[in-house]
Amino acid sequence: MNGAKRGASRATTIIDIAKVAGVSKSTVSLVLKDSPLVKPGTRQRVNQAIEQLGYVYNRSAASLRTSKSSFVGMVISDLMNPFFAELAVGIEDELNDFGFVPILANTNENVDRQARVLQSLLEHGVAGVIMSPANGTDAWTLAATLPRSLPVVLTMRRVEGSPLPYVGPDNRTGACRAVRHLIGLGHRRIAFIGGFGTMTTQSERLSGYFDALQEAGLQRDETLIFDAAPTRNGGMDAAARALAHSGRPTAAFCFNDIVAIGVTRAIALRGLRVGADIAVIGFDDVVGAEHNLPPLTTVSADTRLMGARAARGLLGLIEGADPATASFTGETRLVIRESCGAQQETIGGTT
Amino acid sequence: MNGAKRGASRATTIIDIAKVAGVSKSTVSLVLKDSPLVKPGTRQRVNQAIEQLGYVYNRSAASLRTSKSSFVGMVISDLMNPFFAELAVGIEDELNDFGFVPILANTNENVDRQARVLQSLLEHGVAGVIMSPANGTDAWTLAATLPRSLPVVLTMRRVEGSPLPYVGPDNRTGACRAVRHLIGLGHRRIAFIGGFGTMTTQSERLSGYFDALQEAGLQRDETLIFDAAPTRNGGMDAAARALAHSGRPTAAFCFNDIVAIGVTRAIALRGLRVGADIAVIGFDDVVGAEHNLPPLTTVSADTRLMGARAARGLLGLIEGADPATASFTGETRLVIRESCGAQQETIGGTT
DNA sequence: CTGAAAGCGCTTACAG
DNA sequence: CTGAAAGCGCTTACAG
Repeated sequence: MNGAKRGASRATTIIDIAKVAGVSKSTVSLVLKDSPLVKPGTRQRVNQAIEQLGYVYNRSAASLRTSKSSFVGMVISDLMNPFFAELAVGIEDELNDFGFVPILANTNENVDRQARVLQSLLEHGVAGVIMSPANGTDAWTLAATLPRSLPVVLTMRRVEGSPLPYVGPDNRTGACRAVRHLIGLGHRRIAFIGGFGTMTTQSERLSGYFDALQEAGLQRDETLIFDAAPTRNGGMDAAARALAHSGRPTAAFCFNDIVAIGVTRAIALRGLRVGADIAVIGFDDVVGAEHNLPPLTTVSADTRLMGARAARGLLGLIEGADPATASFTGETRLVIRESCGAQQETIGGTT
Repeated sequence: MNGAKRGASRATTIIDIAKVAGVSKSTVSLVLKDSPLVKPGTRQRVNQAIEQLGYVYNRSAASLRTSKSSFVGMVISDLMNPFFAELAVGIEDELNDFGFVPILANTNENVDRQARVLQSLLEHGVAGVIMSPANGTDAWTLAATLPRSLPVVLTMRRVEGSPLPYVGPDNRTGACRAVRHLIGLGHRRIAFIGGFGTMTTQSERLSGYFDALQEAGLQRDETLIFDAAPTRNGGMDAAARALAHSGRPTAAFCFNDIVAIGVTRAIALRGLRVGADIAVIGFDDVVGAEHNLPPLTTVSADTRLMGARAARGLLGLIEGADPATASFTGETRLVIRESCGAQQETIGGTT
């Protein structure tokens, strides 16, 4: 058995403070919730007693009585990824503002672990769940795990076939914007690098890529699509394949900024120049935004804002709002980080 | 009032399942905790009922009754920093293994916010708290906020004057190792760059820096110590000052790897070569380890492991262990990341 | 092996 | 404005 006692001995309760203040515990409860029903003098005596005894409110007991919880499950697929860390910060911050606290679960992209933590979250009585689903999450399994009545919002990744509300970047429009930018630079053979077909995020970004090609009257060429792990090494590997392609692309649109960094490196290792020889653009701008490391052009949405919106959406659901109102797609902008220095330029763009 | 109902209508309880299984609720409770006191046949009927009704255990109610909590407060000073994100992952993972769940609070280096979240954590009945204290945390205030009886472990940063158990890297020995490495390379004028005197982490690393100088019979020169924010820009600024120094240093020991990246960049911007003209070494290896971005030499401990140790230490305290047993200092190793490629070499070293 | 009973710390009508 | 009473969902001796 795990678990620990609250405090060393018996906790001080509203009964204790009722005794000291010379009132009933109902009255104490009323002052705790700032009820206008209690006389100022009484209120003051009660507050004094609270101060004096160092009383701390037992929210769990209240929660049991009212069946209202202030816990929210925050299920993150990979907290080591700065992208999701930023998301988590956005969620936590917003939740805090509304008096809720997040229980963190990092699934590390493991669907079994995800199933376990969801169960645990239920037992802990969360009022709702915000989750970036682990890769490979199955809509049916998810539906079977979560009570129909539990408010849930998916974030950053959809689950194919699930009707759950979704908060995330506008992948399709963003990808289209990125590829349109490359086309505007004169590129005609543009590779799509990174991600796997099983990821809804990839298919959305791929759709945007195709949109831009079509809009420019360019032929789509499936051989220019290179699946790869959404990591730096994935980017390096895929770039090697792309560069060996008989009709070598002159530009690469990368699944995300981390892939783009790998691609950039692979290009440099072959003695080619990024930009001059091969243009590279990524999606998301987390690594760059935080450390401002590589000069890189990306298209990205405000991750933290999306975290906040996910939280707000969930809180709405908890209050009984229509699930449709919880969804939100983040607008993307083109960010051109020209050099190694701090200077950077943002080219806005409403979706 | 915030909070939401558990489920849509009344939750199913052990009473419901007792009825269906034809036993008393005590018996249900016993099977829930796998008591050997219950007959296999009965156990099976109960489990069937549980399955059938989709019962979910209400851990909060149990917690109220037993005054044992499975919540742990995880107070992180800056979750956007990948260093702390990795720490959080280590903590969460270990906690999970022992059936505890972390309530996450990101203080964002704000001591007021920290005080608020600690209070909130108490009200939510956490069994203990693991925290990386926000910069500027005062021992006295902290002691006043936290009940004497609450198990707490500090991690990654000490709070000056606080006797709370501490889990973190061996800053002094690590810094000494780093500077010794530079001295071994022939350097005699070695700058210390980054951090502020108010950070216990800086003073510990500074001590190690002095240790190495002294051990080599080198004079300490306070003008070679450059305080700066522990950020990339802080590193750039401080490096500019260091490079303008009349007796320009030939090497820099940086407060952390992020500062080191800034220093590296500042050196490059001036047309000097890192390594050949000025050697750079950092502490911690988070940015590099994750993205493998810049070639950089660092001295670092295993952050995730330290998270796990912090968690284990806290769980020990919760079980009543001696506070002294909760402390742990992580051994550091020298990591030489030679080039842009994936190759890297680790030169071990027991502390 | 199983059941009846008390109680964890709170809230909430309901009387006064 | 304030008090007595019931109850949220569980656990835990205590009898049988």
